[in-house]
Amino acid sequence: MRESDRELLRQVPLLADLSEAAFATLTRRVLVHSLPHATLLCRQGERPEHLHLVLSGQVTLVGRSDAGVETVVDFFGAGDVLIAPAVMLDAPYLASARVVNDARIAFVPADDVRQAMAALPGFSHALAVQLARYWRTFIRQIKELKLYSAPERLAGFLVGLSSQREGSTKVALPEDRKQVAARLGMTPESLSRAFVTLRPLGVTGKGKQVTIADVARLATYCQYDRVL
Amino acid sequence: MRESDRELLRQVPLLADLSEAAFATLTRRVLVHSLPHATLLCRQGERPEHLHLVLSGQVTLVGRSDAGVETVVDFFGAGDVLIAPAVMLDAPYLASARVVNDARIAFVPADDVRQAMAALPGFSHALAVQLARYWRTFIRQIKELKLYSAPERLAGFLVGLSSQREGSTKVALPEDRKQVAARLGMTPESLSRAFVTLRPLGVTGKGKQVTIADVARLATYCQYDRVL
DNA sequence: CGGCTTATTGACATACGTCAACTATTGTGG
DNA sequence: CCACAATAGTTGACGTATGTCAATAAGCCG
Repeated sequence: MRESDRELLRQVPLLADLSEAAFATLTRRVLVHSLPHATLLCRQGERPEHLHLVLSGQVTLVGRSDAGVETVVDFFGAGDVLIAPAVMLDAPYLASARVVNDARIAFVPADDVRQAMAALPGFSHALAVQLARYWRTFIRQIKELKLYSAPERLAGFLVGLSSQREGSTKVALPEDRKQVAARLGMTPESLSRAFVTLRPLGVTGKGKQVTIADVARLATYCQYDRVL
Repeated sequence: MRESDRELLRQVPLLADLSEAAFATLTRRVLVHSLPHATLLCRQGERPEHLHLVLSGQVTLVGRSDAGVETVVDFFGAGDVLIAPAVMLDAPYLASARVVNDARIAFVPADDVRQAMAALPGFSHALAVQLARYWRTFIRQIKELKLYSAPERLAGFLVGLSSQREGSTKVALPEDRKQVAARLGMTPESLSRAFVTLRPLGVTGKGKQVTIADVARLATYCQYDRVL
């Protein structure tokens, strides 16, 4: 493993608070790969062999129905743990993970993860905290899908993308519009129309770059307070 | 605390594997209450003061939009940990919890939970495992909402309610049809129509009792394999 | 047996999906 | 660097699943 990768690994929230010894134990057999666009990291239905940690780049979590229709469950980026539960429980993946922007991914053998859970208290703790965070993002998404219209979901997504809560910003969509549409539970066409709906609210966009004239206004429109 | 409650507590998966000492530390200040129908255990937006463990009865997790529209995120029953992430992260609840069938609920002070996370390795471990399970149920629900029609979601829900995978069964809805409709992301009217749609597939119901003539057929209809 | 809530049914509205045409954008080989 | 194909995004016309509103029917309880 490269020294630069070791540093990146150390910054992954899941591992950041581990003792040097615990870190060493857990990462003993880690492999780090640079993977190109569209690489499949894991496949829905299969059993996990590694825990994947995203060091850089973007990964999409894709769920598919048996009819073959696909949707994006969520996007993951640097510092994210990919599908910990499947590894922890040694259960089949409920979704596939696909690299979108060339990414560096650390592969931790599943056995090492499960052993670390039993043996390294700090690791279980960190894992629990991470999962708690993901829990909350999923609750938000479930509420969004059930309670908000397509344009409102888009607005909420855009506000979430921005670090600011007022003024004007530019944000970059994490993926092409087809994927974003899937993440928001709609078709690309509906996403286009949702953008048109938000234009009067000061949302303009070209490709992945979106400009928000007034974040606060957008947040009001979609009742963004609900988050956090 | 009653002796019977101690036994129930011991069977909650979150606590089942703890050492006697760890269990004693964590439950030192536990209070157990019997709570009637409609009691609010926690309110969306508020900060958690207790971790709630369901010893018996049923609890509904209710999310609301700022417009005041409510939806059911999920149902919880005996053995479930209510909203651990909010307590763990000391973050505001993203949903409210409401008792539906008179329930016995254990209240663990939030401070004790956070202390136990830091001090009791076994507890963090158990917490991580529990959260991993919930993670999966939410992934399933997100996929269902995005990929399946209303009748398909109902079918999947019914199959999940049954412990069998073939033959005929009777299942009991966890709550009245309005709540079930919300859980499935639809209106009560649509739920009624979804039941009508499933009638040719051998689903008949009266109130909370639903009879499934052929679970396997229903599972095929909604591609139930996806689960676990 | 009324009066209450809860579930169903019907008529209608609408948000969103689908399909197809058209327009940008991106990438590639000459 | 341009031409061109290939891909991605937008727009329009239309269909449909689901929501909405109102009326009816079915449980439930005093």
